[in-house]
Amino acid sequence: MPASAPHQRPAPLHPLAREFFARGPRRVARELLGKVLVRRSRIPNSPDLTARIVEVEAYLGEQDPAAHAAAGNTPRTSVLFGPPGYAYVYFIYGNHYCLNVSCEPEGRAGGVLFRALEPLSGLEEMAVSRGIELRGDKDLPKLTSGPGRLCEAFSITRNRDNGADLTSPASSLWIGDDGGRARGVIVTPRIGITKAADRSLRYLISGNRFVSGPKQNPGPK
DNA sequence: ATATCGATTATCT
DNA sequence: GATAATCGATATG
Repeated sequence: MPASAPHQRPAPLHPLAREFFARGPRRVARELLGKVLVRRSRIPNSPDLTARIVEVEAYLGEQDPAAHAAAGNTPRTSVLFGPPGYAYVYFIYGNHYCLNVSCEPEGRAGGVLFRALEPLSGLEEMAVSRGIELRGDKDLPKLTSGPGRLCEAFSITRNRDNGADLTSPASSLWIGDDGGRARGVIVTPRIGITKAADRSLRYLISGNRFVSGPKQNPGPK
């Protein structure tokens, strides 16, 4: 992926239609790659936090044993069963939040988990939220590579963001399209699950340095 | 009221 | 590569 050219203004972002999300999670996951997650800064007059989506996973709904929706429509999972395009945020391992967007028409569960982003703007605020210091390019993936990390960088919590409308720029959290097309998309098994671990439902941009997990081509030994 | 289980990360060796 | 940390949601009694 080419780095953004200096002195070039970013293309304008326009929101995604709710219909975009009213489809199967696999289709939504694949097409979400290259889109931009936007967070309005909590600091007045500060620029938005933005980052390009480079890795996601599809969770299929009640018939998918690895999906939270497999437990049925409970208070925790109700957003997944509601209308498409809304944030499902949950807390995991006592430490971390994870962000999903609801898919499928209302009544059917299904979602896409955000696993990694390539930061575009507001990097300093992200670093503060993550509690790290940026000393060079090598530190950038620590910002948003991983589902828990990206939530911390964007200050995403269940209280603040569960149920937020991700199709509306009026939300403090939403998804924009700048016309960028994701190239080199590959599919692998999902990460960190024990059930249905063989299904290939993880979508990522091949070779992107912000993708989470071990590098795919570490080079010859 | 209590026990179990993670859609993870940081920090070791 | 292995593992400790950590706690909310859920199931069960």
